[in-house]
Amino acid sequence: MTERISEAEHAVMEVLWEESPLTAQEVAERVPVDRDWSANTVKTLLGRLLAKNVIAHEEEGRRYRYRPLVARGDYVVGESRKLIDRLFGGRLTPLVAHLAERDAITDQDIAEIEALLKELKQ
Amino acid sequence: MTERISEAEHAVMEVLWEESPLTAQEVAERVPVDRDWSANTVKTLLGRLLAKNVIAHEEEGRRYRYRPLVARGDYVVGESRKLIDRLFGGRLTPLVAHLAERDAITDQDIAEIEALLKELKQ
DNA sequence: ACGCAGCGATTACATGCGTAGTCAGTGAGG
DNA sequence: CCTCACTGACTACGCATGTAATCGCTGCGT
Repeated sequence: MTERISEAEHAVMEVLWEESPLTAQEVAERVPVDRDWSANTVKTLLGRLLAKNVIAHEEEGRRYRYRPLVARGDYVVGESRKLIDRLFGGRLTPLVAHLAERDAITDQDIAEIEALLKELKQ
Repeated sequence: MTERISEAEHAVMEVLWEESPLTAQEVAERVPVDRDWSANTVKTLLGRLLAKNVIAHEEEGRRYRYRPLVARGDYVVGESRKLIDRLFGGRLTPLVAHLAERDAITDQDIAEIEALLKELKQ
């Protein structure tokens, strides 16, 4: 149902998840500077997100205010699942194991996740 | 350095990671059936992977045998990091937390990861 | 009343991707 | 020898994406 969100579009979504509703201009102002996008680029991306039905716009005077239609949590879980399915046969453990094997996991991560899992078990 | 591997290309890589070196025809035979690709499609993908320098081919008679140049482990860790950076600020815990929150984690996952972390701590 | 700044819509264009057809060379079989 | 099947190379083509310019409308300032 929910169409694919591209990389560039995702950057716009992050802005709207952070704060909404926003006008196109406000979105453009909040996009990370290293993107270095023209205002037109942001408007195009908003238009595409509208067409994909993942944001909505409500009229406000002679402009629109944009607002996400999908929750960030749903999106990130969906993307995470897709990656885990594609690369690790749908299982979370191998992901953690691979990261650990390459020292891509900190002691802090370990402590946090242990605490989290402990909580989950109750 | 290592160029981006597309979704379709990744399916080919999985075949080669599973077994290599293989001829183009052998790769085509081993690609998941639900892909339903023509042999030509597989050859195109092999060509693109060659151009991207992620596989190599060695001559064998009048055909080639293809072989991965990047390790699967490197690839999956790279992709995982990209996702974690993009969606969770580079931290692993929020990924696990989000999945847990949506019941996308099984009791088995929990047990396995706990065991894994325990081992890591030593 | 009029021009201009700002807005969304439309159009543009290069590149990548998914999928595949066609071409040219060559070795095996008759 | 000659043909044909098979192989890699090249070409094709429509759609998505990243990035942006241009157009047409309209309300505000003078």
